[in-house]
Parts: sequence; structure tokens; C-alpha cells
Amino acid sequence: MNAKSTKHARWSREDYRDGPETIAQKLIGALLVRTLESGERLSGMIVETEAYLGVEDKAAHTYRGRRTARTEPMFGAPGTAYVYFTYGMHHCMNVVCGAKDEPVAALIRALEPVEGVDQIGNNRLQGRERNTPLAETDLCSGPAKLCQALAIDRRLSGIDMTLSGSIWIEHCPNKTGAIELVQSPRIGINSAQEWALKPLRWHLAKNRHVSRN
DNA sequence: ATGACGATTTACT
DNA sequence: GTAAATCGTCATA
Repeated sequence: MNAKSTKHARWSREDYRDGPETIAQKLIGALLVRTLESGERLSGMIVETEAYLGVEDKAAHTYRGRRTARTEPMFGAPGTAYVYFTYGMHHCMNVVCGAKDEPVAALIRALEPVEGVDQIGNNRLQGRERNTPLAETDLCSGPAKLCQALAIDRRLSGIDMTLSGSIWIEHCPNKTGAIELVQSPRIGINSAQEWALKPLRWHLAKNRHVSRN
């Protein structure tokens, strides 16, 4: 699959309703689009995702229904963005995809850069000592990398992506039934016991932009 | 008020 | 391979 073409139909509310395991897989091959205040459009084809199953999932922020200022967007309508800050320096982005008050989501873990690649490269050099350009496969190959690359932070948490002018998902017409997905356990899940091993991560096979194989 | 930790990344040995 | 960076969040008191 290539990811050259752009500006396709935006995902509507209905597109987000299928629950985290289905949505995590459906997102692969779709386009994550971010529009900056300057009007510049940045985007990438989603190549890796994970599902977070909510109340029962020991690895989820909403395990046992935990509902706080941070996790509140997880209880919103399907198509709400949930962006959180972690390790004192990184952001990660999720797509809320359950019924109202069912706090489940899909984490976007890697993109293949499509639009605004130069700007994406610049964003990724922020706060770094060496300013030597990064390899293209290093720009969005991780959940925090892609947030830095597309200038996504928690100010975007809670945004309705079916309406937003700053961030949304588009269908990718290049996506055919032939795409090959690889399934594996989620990354970085520790102390979640039996939930650490469940195969809730998916990535595009033979794609160099995934966080790991 | 306090302490432990984190859905990660980077640099270094 | 290992460890540091760095601070918001949450549970406990």
C-alpha cells in the first residue's frame, strides 16, 4: 500500500463505534490529519495501533472505571481524542471508540509520514542537542514520537474529531482488503499481569515505520 | 502534603 | 544492552 494521496473523506461518528479491537485494526491504513494554526496540513498513514479495553483492562487508564480530570475524555462520544502526558516529557494519543460512558480506546503507535514531512522533521528536532536530520523511519515510529511530530499535546485531549478543525482521521482509499496485519502483545505493559500478554497490538506487515517488529 | 510511578525516548557503555 | 531524563497524575495519609 502506498500513502501518497491525500484529502479523503473524514471519519464520521459511525466510523468510530465498533469498539477498540475492531477500531484498532480499522485505523491501520487510515490517515491521521493535523492542521496547524498556520494552516499547514500534516499527516501520516497509521501503521501501528493498540486496543485498550477499559474497565476490565488492567493496563488501561480507565481500569475499574477510574474517572478523573485526565481520563474524562475516555468517557466521551466515539471519535473523541484522548491525549495524555507521561514520563514527564511525552504525549500519546488515543481514539475513543466505545458507547457513551464506556471508556475504551485505540492508541495510535506509529505513522508513515505523508504530508508536511519537512515540518514533521523539524518538530522532531525540538529540544535535541544535535540538529542532524532524522531518518524518515525515525520520525513517527512510536506513540510519543508521532505526537511530537504532529504537534499533538494534551490541549487536544477531549476534542471531537468528527467536528474538529485541528485533528481528525480520514479514510484512505488506497486501503484494500489485501493489507496484511501482524498481531502481538502490547508494548510497555508491565505489572498488568495477564493483560500484559493479550495480543491487542496490530501493525502493518513489512512496513518500516512501525515502532518495532 | 507526599511519594511512587508511568501505554517512552534517547544517549551512552 | 542499561540508565537517565522529568513532571503530571493518582493513591494514600
